[in-house]
Amino acid sequence: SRRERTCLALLQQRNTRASLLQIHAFMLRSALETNLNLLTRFITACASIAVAVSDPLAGIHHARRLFDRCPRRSDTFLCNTMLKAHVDSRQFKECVYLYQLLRRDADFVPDNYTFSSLAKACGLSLGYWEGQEIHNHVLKTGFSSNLFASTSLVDMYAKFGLMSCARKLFDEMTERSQVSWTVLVDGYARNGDVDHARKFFDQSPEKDSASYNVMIDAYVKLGDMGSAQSLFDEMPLRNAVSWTTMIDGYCNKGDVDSARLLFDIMPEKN
RNA sequence: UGUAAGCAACCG
Repeated sequence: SRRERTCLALLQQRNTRASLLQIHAFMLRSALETNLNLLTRFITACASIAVAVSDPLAGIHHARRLFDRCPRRSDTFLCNTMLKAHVDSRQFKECVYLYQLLRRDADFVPDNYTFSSLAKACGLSLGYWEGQEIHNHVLKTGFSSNLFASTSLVDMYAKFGLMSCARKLFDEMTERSQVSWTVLVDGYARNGDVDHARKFFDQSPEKDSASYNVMIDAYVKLGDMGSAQSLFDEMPLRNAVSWTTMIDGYCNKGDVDSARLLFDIMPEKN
């Protein structure tokens, strides 16, 4: 409908808490509050607004109220959106708890999207037991061969510091992306094993800036600016993270001149 | 084209 298209256009914009309240009012007036297309986008918008100091959770609370009120709230896309909204708002426990509620709902069917957000929530909150449960559900539901589901499980175990579990899953993957390799490299680096980090970095079939940034940061954290600089020089495309990682490394070594030189010549500053 | 996984510092 025309009003639906208007809402879609409004939700594409960068919104504020105030503009979202207006859009919500417009949706109510137009009887569009249970339109699944609009509702998923609305919830995503709620989770991505700038947080206000007075009420940082206003957006996510608004999103969850709408979700709970929706008659078709067992819709898989809608549920996945709500789970991710909790993760984006750093409400990891709420994410896992919502999943546990949804499992009691016979109409809810989780998919590979569901499990990647859940694994992320467990990884970021170091929720080991919840993570085990999610891993079991991935196995039971047959999504362990999915690229996103398995990569997020590798990342989850890496964040737990369980590199042998991460590595086992990585080895069992039938398909790997740049993200899968980077997650493993970063895991080894953060757990103090630069040698394995470098080994898998070198074996990565393709490397993007995140692959390099992770390996550079591993050297930076060790104070090995020589190795960091070599990789920085050889990488084809440097982004703001690459430059900031190097600058931070030189600053921590007390080499402010090198840091300042990089700062001055970096093409885009954030 | 209604939904998903990786990297720095800053700020809290």
